[in-house]
Amino acid sequence: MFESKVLADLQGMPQLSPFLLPRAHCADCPVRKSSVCCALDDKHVTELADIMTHRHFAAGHAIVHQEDTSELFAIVLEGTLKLSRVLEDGRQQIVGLLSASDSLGNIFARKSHDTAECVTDVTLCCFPRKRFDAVLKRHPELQHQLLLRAMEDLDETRQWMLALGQKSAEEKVASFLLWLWDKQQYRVATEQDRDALIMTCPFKRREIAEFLGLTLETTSRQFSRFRTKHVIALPSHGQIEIKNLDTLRRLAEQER
Amino acid sequence: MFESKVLADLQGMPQLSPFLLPRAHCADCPVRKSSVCCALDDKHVTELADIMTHRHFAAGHAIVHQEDTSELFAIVLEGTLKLSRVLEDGRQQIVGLLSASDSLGNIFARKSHDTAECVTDVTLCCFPRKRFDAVLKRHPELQHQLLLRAMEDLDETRQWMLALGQKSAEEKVASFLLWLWDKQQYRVATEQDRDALIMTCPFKRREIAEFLGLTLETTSRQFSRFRTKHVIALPSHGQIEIKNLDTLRRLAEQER
DNA sequence: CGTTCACTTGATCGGTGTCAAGCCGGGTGG
DNA sequence: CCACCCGGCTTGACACCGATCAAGTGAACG
Repeated sequence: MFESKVLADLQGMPQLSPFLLPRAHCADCPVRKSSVCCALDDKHVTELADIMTHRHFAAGHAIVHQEDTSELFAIVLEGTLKLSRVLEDGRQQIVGLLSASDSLGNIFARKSHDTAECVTDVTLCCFPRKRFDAVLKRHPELQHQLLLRAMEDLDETRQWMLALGQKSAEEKVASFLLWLWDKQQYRVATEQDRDALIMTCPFKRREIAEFLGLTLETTSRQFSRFRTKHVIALPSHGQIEIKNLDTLRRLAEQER
Repeated sequence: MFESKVLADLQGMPQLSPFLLPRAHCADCPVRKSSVCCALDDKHVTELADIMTHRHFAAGHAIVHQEDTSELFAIVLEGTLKLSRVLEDGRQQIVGLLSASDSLGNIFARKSHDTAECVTDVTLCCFPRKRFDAVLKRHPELQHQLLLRAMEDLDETRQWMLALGQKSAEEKVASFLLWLWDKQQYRVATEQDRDALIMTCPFKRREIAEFLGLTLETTSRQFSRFRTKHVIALPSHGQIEIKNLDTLRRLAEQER
């Protein structure tokens, strides 16, 4: 497919990539204040602007493959990505999910340990690893931001470790729905039904399953059970309506 | 028990703690070159030496509780600790294991999200959070070390996420034994049996189970199966001998 | 209109959890 | 010194959750 071509582009010849977007300015950036570059003021952020390229990737595209040399560091401007690892026999586990303002790529590792794939269409602000590294050396406050976010990621990953190791299928799916809800905060409240919440779920059943350490069938069954219990509704493809947030919270068996 | 007393000591009156060890020097430190403080040269490490205290904790002691305010940052000098999280009903998941040269405590979080308990007797090099923070601000290279290790932790945690979500009980236990082996590198090779490897396992069955997302019984059964298959032997309590490393590797179904 | 892909639903099987009993080694006290 | 206890571990019987295999539905798209 296109993967290797795109990767080559990213490393060597960005000007040739069909996915390369026209040069943008940090002033207009949707994540200027929420991504790691918030550490730099408008004056110093130009050092990043000078080496960045905006790129677009279609849903399903694998941006980085497990075992690739990691030459890319990027900030997510738009869309959702999944990080996953696979076993020799093909079993797959999603180990991280990225959305706007999250960053992608380990600056220190020689090669990536994860595959990064687009769940939706994705726009990235890309930096060549070495040049980003150079800016990092000049600006400890940028490194501080990376550290802050790494600790947050670690914390969130450990929380999913708790879910993966200890929770039942029902609890896992309920936890996932709550996570999705926290992440989106889409609230469509009407007078008569103040707990009606509709959210967009970009993930396929298979992806949710791979995230939760379940099979696609078990995940689907839990969705069905929640629907017949009127805890959720599925108004249309890719939409989930939470009909009863409290029940969902109870089913998720939150940590204290 | 003693937990709250010790914690109070750490925060307010270190000189009164029965666990406080006599003042030590960084020059003699067993992890001077392998822990985060390797970032500082002998001259600057005194800034840390000035605010550090060495402390000893008995096996089983809980140093930090989930929900505690996080006033402690520490480096492990000796022994093994476990980080765990619990659900409301008591189900517990170990989310991290620390040994010599690892560090304990999130400098940025207002409160700890994990419980930290001693698996063995433990010696820590402790710092008050705020004062460590101040040193950190003056020395970006120290922050760099923290970032490096946070990324490594994240990577290792994701690897366990793959195991928790996708591996069978047999594969999990095999993976755990290999991890223990990698960590220790105890090798007792004789002429006739070059693959005989004896290692010390400080963990109880229950702890291994809580780490792998299994029950203690299932874990025990896997140990028994490995023993009857002559993959491992249990020469004495707390000792595990690997009789056949290759088989163990095959059983663990390594990621590629 | 047929194909494809995501999803749902059903039937069955097996792995792992649960409950329970028993074993083993170490420590304590009579 | 032995009897007893206790905690950690092992082993057995059984139930059940979730995986597996398989068929069917529905929507999107050419």
